[in-house]
Formats: sequence, C-alpha cells, structure tokens
Amino acid sequence: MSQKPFVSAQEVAVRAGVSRSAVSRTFTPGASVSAETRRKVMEAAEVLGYHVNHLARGLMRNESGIVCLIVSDMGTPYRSSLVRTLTQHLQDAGKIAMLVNTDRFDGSVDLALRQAIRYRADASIILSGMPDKSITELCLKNGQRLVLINRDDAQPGPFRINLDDGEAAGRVVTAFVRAGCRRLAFANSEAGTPSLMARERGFVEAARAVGLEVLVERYGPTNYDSGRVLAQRLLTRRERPDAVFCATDLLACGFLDAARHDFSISVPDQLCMSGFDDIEQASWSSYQLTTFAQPIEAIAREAVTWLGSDNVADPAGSLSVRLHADFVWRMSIRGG
Amino acid sequence: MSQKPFVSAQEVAVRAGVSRSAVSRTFTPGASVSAETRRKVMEAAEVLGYHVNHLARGLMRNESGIVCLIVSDMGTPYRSSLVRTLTQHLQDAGKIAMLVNTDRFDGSVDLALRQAIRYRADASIILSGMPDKSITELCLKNGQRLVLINRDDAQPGPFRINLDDGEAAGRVVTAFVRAGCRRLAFANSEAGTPSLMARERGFVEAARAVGLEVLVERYGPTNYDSGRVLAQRLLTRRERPDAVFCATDLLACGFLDAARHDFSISVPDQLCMSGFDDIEQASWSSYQLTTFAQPIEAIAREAVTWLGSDNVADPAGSLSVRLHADFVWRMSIRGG
DNA sequence: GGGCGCCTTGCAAGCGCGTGCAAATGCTGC
DNA sequence: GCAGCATTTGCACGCGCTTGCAAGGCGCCC
Repeated sequence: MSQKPFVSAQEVAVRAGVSRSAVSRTFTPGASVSAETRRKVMEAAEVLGYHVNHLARGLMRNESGIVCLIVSDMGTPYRSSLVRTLTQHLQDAGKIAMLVNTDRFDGSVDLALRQAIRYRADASIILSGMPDKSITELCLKNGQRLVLINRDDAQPGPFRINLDDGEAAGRVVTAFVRAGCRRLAFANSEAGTPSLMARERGFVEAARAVGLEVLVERYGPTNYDSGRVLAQRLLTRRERPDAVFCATDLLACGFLDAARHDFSISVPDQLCMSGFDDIEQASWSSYQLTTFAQPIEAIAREAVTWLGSDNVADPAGSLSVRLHADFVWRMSIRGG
Repeated sequence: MSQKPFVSAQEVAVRAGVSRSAVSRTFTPGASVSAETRRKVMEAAEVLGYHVNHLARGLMRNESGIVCLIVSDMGTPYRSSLVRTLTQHLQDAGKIAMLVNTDRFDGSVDLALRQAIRYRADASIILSGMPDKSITELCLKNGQRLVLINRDDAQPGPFRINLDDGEAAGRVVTAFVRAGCRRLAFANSEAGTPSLMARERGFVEAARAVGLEVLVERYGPTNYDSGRVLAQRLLTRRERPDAVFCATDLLACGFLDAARHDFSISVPDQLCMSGFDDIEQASWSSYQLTTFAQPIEAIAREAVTWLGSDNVADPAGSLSVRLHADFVWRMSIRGG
C-alpha cells in the first residue's frame, strides 16, 4: 500500500525521455534548461502527477522553506488574527507555516523550538512565551532565524518586533484627563508578559506626570472572565474609579459587561474605558470600545521581510523594530 | 555561515565511539541497542546538541509526521478554536501541524493540497472549502489520508466528520414553538456551505412539519456585519418575525446587536433567538445566546484517532462519522 | 569444550533530490 | 569547413537518515 506511492523525478525523466537532472533543473528557478526539454518535462510531470519532494529538496539545499509559528491561546481573537496574517504573508513569500501549540505548559516553548530544529525550519516566530536562553542560542547556532513578537527581550540574536506600548499608555492618560476623569485605574492580568507590563508602567508613569495616582489591579489569565473579576474588584472600592485602562480588549469586554450589567454603570457617561489590541469584538455595537490597534499587517510584513533579507548578523541594532499602535476612537471615552 | 550548521548523526557517532547506525537506532523506538551504547550516544547527542533530522527521516520512512491543516477565515472564533484543538491533539499523537491559509481565493484549496503533497504530509485535514475531485484522488493515490470536517461530501475516500445539523435545527423549532413563537425566520449567509444549508433545510422542514412557514433571508459572508444586515432586512418586514435561527453565532451576535440597539427589541421577550457553534462570545453577558455547541474536542479526537488507525481502505462505511451538537440553553429563548 | 541461539553491531544500499564538472550540442563568423 | 564560444545535457556524488543482512560477541546446556 504505502510502498511506492509518490512519483519521483526519475519516473518523470524516463517518460519525458530526458535525464533526471533535466527534471530537477526544470523545477529549479534559474537553472539551465532548453525550452523544448522543459516542455517535455512539464508534460510528463502533469500526466504523472509529479510534485517535487520538498523534504528531499530541503535536505540538499539546507533550506526547508518551513517557518515555525510558536503560539499559545490561539483561540483568542488577537492571536488568531496574527496567525492568520502571518501565514498569509509567509505563503506569499513562498514559505510554509508549521504551527506549534504551547498551551500545555510553560516549558513547551523550548520543546517547540526543538521541534522546529528537527524539521529544520528556516526560522521560528515566537508569539507567546519566552524560550530559555540556551535554546535560542542552539537555534541561532544551527542557522535558524528567530523572531520575537511583542516579547520585548534584550538578548541579541533574535529579531524583535515591539510596539510603543508605553507611549500608547500615555495617550490614554491624556484622553482620560481631557474627559475630566480624575480617579484612574489599570486592570491587568497576572500573565506579566513584557507588553502588558509596559502598558501598566507607561500608564502609571504618565498619570503620575500629571499628578494622578493609579489604582492597579491584577488578576488571573488574560481573558474575558478575568475582566469581569477585575470589574468586581475595582468597582466595589470606596473611591470608585471613573476611568479604567484595561491591558487588553478581552479584559475590557469582560470589564465593560460587568460594569453595565452587574453595576448598572453607564459607559462612557459614568466611566471611561480603553482597551488594547482592537480585536474584532471591540467594534461590535455592544462594546464600541476605544482602543489601540495592533498593527498586525505591519508586524507580519516586518517579520517575513526580515526572514527574506540576508542581513543575518547585523551588528546589533536593526535587529529590533518598534511599531506604532494607532488609537482607535469609538464610544467608550467621552469627547472623542 | 549556512555551511554545516546542524550536527549530524555521524558526528555524534564518532564522539560516542560507535557506528552511525547505533545513533540511528538509539533514536528509533523499538530498535535493538544495548543500554550501554544508548547511554553513550545520548550523552554525545546532548553535548553536541544533536536533533534527528525529520526531513531525512521522513524521506526514508515514507512518513513525514506532518499533517496539513487547510483553513480559511481562521481569525474567526470557531475556526481558531478548532485549529487550536486539532494542533494540540496532533502534537499529543506525535504529529506536527502545517497550516495553509486559503483566504485568498477559491482555487487555493487545490493549491494547498498540492503543497501538502510537496511536503509529503501524512494527511490533510480540510476545514474550509471543497477540493476538486481530481485533486483528492491525487492525494489518495499518493497515500495521503484526507479528513473533511463539516464538509458533508458524498465522495468516498476521505474520512468525513459531520454534525447532526438537520436534527439540531429541528430542536430549535421545538424550542421556539414551546416559547409561543409563530413567525419563524432563518438568517443565513450566502456562503452556501453544506452545514449551513443543512441547518436551513432542517429548520424549514421541521417548521413545516408543525404547520409553520419560515422566512428565509440570506446575505453576504458568514460574519458579524452580515448578521446586522440580516436583522435590518428581517426586522423591517410588515410581519416581523418573533423567532430567528441564525446559521452561526457570529451572525447571531450581529443580529442581536442590531435588534437591541437599532430596533430596541428586547430579547427574548419580544424576539427569541438561537445561533450555532457556541463561540466564546455567545456566553458573554451582552449576548447570553442559546446555541449549539460544536463538539470541538470530539471532532479533533475522531480526526487524529482515524489518522492513527490502520484501516485505510475500509469498505465504504465507517469512513464517515456523525457527531452530536449539544443544545446550550442561555437567555435568548424564553422558558429555558 | 563445543554447538547452538540470541542479542548487538557495523556495513552498505538507497530514499529523492540538487549541482559541479566535463562532454556534447548548436551557433556564429571567418 | 572549421575554430571558437555559449548553451544544454548527463554523470556521479552526496545531503542525513533507516534498515536488511551478516558477522561478531556472549551465555547456555548437553
């Protein structure tokens, strides 16, 4: 059954009456083949249903065409959009995405990178978690390129794509103040990822700069239910906040639902809110959330462009890029 | 730079003072190696950072360990959850997922399958679109297994996983009637996929069986905005429906938002609603949508179990499985 | 002690492909 | 017609791995 299922270049060669090299060259862009030979080969390949074996090709070329996407929580709106856009761009660049799910446990990022090495992936793009330093070195030593998205890591080697989280947080403060808010709060999860913490820090500092203290609350994983819990905690305070910046849209949705349905608080009249990510749900009419748009297209473009370029060992500098998150005005802050 | 980046079994062999075969056997479960040799090999592999080259292994074994996931709209909640769960189960079974995005255009399902062949994927799982018959035959002839999820196709060969969409639709009718609704409507997209149409047909037929006609409206792609448009169309009718079954939760969310915010209709008091999929948002307190749960875990389990089994050519029969979608009662139908 | 059988090990072939090298081919200009 | 050149073609090797086969090592029992 599984004896000799796939047709090989050899078989195409005999049917086309040429040598096997000719077949190989026909499918190698830029190789030297006459038009006539190419035609014969293509014809034979068509009728036989021949497809180049990329496993073997990868073996020879030392370039598999595989790019490994390492991600957790991919059921989440922001993550799934990013994965979607990345795969699209990779395909446009002639690459193919291999997907590794790291939901199970923490160490699985390292395991994922090992898997990437086994399949000789040309590169790995890490959307979640943080690999151990020894593993990243192993990858780099093996000629595998690494991209970290929103991981904000200092170690050299990987290409790092980050947002201006801190600056964005500052803009929220301005917007809140302009809306007349004085009692600011920040709702965060306990995930503690660099970008989440950067938003928190940026918010607190910008508020302090205009003379305001921020109530910071952290709870659970970064999802809808945590947003509800955070609302429960923040909205039952004696001094109830009149403006809340949620580290994530998902948190904001949960927060907003709890505020409206459990506390009958009107947004934005009694409470101003902002989120981050601009997930699709933020634009739904039940939320109309003012938020920051993740520059997903730009992130994907930066990532695959860098993968395509040849500047492997740039002397520490252009190995990092900082993208801008646009403020999307909707209805959750007064006075847009 | 990219000269000899990866360490090979040969290098491990010389360092361990054994033959290259011994290294190979050490990493082949069930092969004959003495404990002493294995120890030496493992030690050498560890310090050298050796990882079996799965490209080469796949070449020899005629089994790459790759399973291709073919999917469009993966930014969507249901799709991304399914992808998430599938990759998880595949990894647990020792396989790895390759992701092909078919958002671009229709023919890309065929292109995706060709890509799967090139990488000698052991199997392809199709979540979106429908491949051309000639391509599926090419895959099967090449020994590649095929799984169709919710594609409801009759052609033999692929393993088909479907839901009891029609029966589910019948249960909605019962619930609507029990709630006292008489003017039923079905809100569908124009995608026309088998499962969507099965729900529509099942709903119309079950309604007819109890003597009710159904207002059917179809519009656009299967997303939130279409739901809003459908509401616009159905809720402005002279005889306004008092119960709407939306083919999808995403449609239902859009419909519900439009009903409440644009028409000030109270759900479920003035209008009963049901969706399908049980996406995460259906449980959010702004929606509290009564719907059917996609048995995502069961789907993934069935798929990878079949991939692991050896019954390739089962005489047409168990090549198809029909799963049950549980009714999830929330607040969008009266009298739960 | 020698014959027998089992476990382990090395050898070598081959999976499908790309590519350097040399031979062959075709073409131009005299 | 032939030297000279550019282009095309075939041969053969090797990428890193698995695995059948036979040789080697070892213990057992008569």
